[in-house]
Amino acid sequence: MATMNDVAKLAGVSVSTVSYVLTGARPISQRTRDKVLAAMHELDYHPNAMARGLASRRSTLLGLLLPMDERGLGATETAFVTGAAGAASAAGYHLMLHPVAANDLEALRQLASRRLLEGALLMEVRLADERVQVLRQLGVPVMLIGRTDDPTGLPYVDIDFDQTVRDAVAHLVGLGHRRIVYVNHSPRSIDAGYGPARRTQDAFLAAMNGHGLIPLMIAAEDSAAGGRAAISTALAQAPDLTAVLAMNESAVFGILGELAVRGLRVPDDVSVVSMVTSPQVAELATPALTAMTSPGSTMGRIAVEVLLQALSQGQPEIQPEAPARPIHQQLLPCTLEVRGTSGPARVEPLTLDGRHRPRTERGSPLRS
Amino acid sequence: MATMNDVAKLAGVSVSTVSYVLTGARPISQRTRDKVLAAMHELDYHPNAMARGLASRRSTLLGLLLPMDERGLGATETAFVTGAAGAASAAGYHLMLHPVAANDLEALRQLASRRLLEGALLMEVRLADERVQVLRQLGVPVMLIGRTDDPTGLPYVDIDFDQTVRDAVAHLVGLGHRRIVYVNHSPRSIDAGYGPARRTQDAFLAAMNGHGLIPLMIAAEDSAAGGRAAISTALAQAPDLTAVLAMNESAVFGILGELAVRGLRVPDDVSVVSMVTSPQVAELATPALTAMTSPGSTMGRIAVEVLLQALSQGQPEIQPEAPARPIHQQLLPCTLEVRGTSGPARVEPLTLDGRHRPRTERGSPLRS
DNA sequence: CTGAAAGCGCTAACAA
DNA sequence: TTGTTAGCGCTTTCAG
Repeated sequence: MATMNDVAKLAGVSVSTVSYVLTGARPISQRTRDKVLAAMHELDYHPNAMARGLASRRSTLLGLLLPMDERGLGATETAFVTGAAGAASAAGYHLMLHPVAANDLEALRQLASRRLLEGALLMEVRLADERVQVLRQLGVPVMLIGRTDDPTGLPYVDIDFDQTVRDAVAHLVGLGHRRIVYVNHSPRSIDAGYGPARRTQDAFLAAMNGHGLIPLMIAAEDSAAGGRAAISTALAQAPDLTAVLAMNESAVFGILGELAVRGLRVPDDVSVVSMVTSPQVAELATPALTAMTSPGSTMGRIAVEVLLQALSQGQPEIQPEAPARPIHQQLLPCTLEVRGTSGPARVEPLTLDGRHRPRTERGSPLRS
Repeated sequence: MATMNDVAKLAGVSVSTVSYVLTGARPISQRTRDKVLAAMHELDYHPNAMARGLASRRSTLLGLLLPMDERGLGATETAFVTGAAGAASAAGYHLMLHPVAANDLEALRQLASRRLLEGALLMEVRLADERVQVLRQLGVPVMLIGRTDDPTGLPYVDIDFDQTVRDAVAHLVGLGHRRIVYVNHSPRSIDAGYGPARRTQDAFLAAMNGHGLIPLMIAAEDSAAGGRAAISTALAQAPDLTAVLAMNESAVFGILGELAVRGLRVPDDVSVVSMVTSPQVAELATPALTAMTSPGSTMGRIAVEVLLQALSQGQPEIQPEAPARPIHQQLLPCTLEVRGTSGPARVEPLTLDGRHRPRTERGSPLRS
């Protein structure tokens, strides 16, 4: 592999000139630049990232701190990751995947102390998240995906749960629904300080109150079985319910399944709206899910751009009286996409056991 | 940040001694080691990854080359990624995400030439994949996830599609199914040299022939709509079909949906087996999908371990007559998990239009 | 078992 | 506009 020295020699200039041609950190005459570029081309020169990193203290590496806790990556998280990776690539940066348990602060400290990563993206931020302090203390700029309880002074991008819930509830209320049950994440998640669970819960209460309606909430395990159990409970508690709003991508499918088993039609008998859901997943259901589409990929892109922004103005101590751009804190709402699982509220009551007349219009009983 | 020099000074030894304590590359007396460790602890010393990388030419960075082409990451790919990241972490390595289009060789060359990555994992390997040559040429060890047409001399880990298809078909045949349709990926995928599509196709033909059965195959778009279209076509072409074997996680849900809409019961009227599917996804369906469970996370782990293996014996030119471990080529079958969508073949024919008697046993027509 | 010292390939003062 | 040069922090011969 040719080094910068080789290039300098061949071009008849000094190494610093070659370096400056590459970094653009100082003006180079066209003539010189051409010579250098020609030499680089001839030698098939490529800068050595490690050497550059050591000398400049910039690794062009961003750490993506994954939770790796329980529910693995869902479609939304995956979209986030690919969005972030794409944005990093576009900026000449690279994304490193770090499966670090949220409570393994020591591993995180190790990682950050190696000076490998210039900045870090924290996924699955919890309301009280110690990782933030650890990284800050080590001088690693962070960007939160989600936010802590009190995110003062911390840059973040998160889903606007308030807005999202409000829009979802408004959609249902607009369709005439009055009795709406909210199926949330598990009690365990809520207790663990899982922001989305807590925030949507509060938002749901507020939204329902705003409409003068009585909120009903049920915590479900993050699984199809959890969804089935939740809807069963819901029907028992509120036989008059006409709509379900569900966080928790996995549970939704259980809800749909259980409704079908009980002979309840969606959306004729019960409407279902899924929160924070990717279109791909929404399309898997039949009919396709009316859902609040999560801005996964967009959030990933924004997160990286903001972090790079911060890095670029953190490093060079140019302009002592720099206008110190305000900390970036942004909420993105999920957008309602009406598909096949939401419709006008039914007016007739269901039978007592939560079952209902099956559809008989389709197919014909021709089997022998 | 304390440097190795600081540690050496405090411990009263030379920097090389400190280095050797860290790397273990040469024996150090217990006394000296203790002094050094104490000093490191006192100074809260952490080695600088860039400096180490520059000096040793080992970055502890592995590149994960994602396709980023069309269908984003599915559950199986995601499991693979997290499995790989976990294995890398465990070995003190890091995984870098590189969204490089499979045909953007120039970008790949750039990336590999920077000497940032020690090795690369190629995902979504195509039957003819130029990325392999590019990387080899640049001296970057590769590990394939999937395999090219002729993988001679290339280390890989891939799904054993032959075995998987054989097992799936055997399961269905064992249940009495004779008329089985295989719903594959899109014609576009097949033409593009997408290995899984081609290999399962061949395997299906062979398996059906082996049972003396007539194979029927349909290419479907990777979406629920594609699945719906495929099953419609299938029912038109073969009204006597009793089972569907489906590649293509998205299409499966369309198939199930369309069957339900037509009043066909699963598995009573038609059995459905999903190929290369993650348990999480299988559980979303109601009833849960009988599926060939993909070894996503395991493959990820193996891929990393094999690559690290190769790195460790590629670098040190110790033992000139090293036994040159054979190239690692491994196929992992998906394992059958029988859930709710497969059952004994029905004996009565369906109606001509592919519809069937709906279930009337459930629920009761109590609605006014 | 340990030390001294020469780099690894590049950046960024400092100097001209 | 360009060159000189001192590191960046660590690994790894080469000596002892």
